Amino acid sequence: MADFKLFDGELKFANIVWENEPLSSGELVILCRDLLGWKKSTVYTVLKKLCDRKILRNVDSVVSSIVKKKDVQEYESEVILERMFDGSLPKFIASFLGDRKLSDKELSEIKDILDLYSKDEA
Amino acid sequence: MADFKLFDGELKFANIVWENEPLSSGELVILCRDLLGWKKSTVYTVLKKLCDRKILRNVDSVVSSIVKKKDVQEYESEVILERMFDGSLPKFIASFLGDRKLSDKELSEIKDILDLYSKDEA
DNA sequence: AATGTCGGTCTATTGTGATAGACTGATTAT
DNA sequence: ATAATCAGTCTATCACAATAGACCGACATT
Repeated sequence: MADFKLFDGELKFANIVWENEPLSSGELVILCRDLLGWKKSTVYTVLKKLCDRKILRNVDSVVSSIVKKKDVQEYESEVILERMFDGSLPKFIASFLGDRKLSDKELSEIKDILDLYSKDEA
Repeated sequence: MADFKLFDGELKFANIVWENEPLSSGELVILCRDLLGWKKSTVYTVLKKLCDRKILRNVDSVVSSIVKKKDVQEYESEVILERMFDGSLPKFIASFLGDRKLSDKELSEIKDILDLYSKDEA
């Protein structure tokens, strides 16, 4: 399994790619300047690193993703659950609900997800 | 709001405290040696930092926690949701279910949590 | 009094994430 | 031909997390 670990800066950067891909490296430089305040060389440095790690790709000055946001989300959700909640989703949810309010909409969304999930399993 | 951010090493360390508090600093040195392979000075360096940040305390050589594991869990769960899921618990759950299997037990646990939560809200 | 142990501090080393300045080669416009 | 622009690299700086060695004072033991 590849290493999907993204540091804070890398993640902000990757988010810009995911939301705009495919895009030219030049456009990416502009976006990072505007949204993150990064210099061009910073963009290319980070881009190169993520390309080396096969997370993004830059072919003929066109940048796109190899690893998708969804993949990283799944990875991150797994890591945090392992790290802080013994891998238990119920523990996580209980903890999250401990200090936050859910809207009715969110609540019913979760129930729908779980219902769907139960059916798939059946 | 205090900063509950713990780095990897700090978190491993804090976990040992949480699971054994209150304990003498000497015992903590032993535990960290055995469980983490840390030297004494490392233990005291990290301990001092966490005490400075009001996360732990060391009074008359007795170490205990000010910030509880639960607090850090809530903080971490909030951070990851902000960072990766636009603060949306449903998105997180959907993502987690995407690559993992839940036991029936976990599934019903979650439903119980949500039911309880709904009632509290009413 | 000398020795050892324990609690604790101070300083140092190493690694690396975050960021960017200087530079180069290729292409385009005048 | 030359100037400007763009893609991209190389190297460097800074901050700081991770780790620990050297050291010291207080107290107990012989």
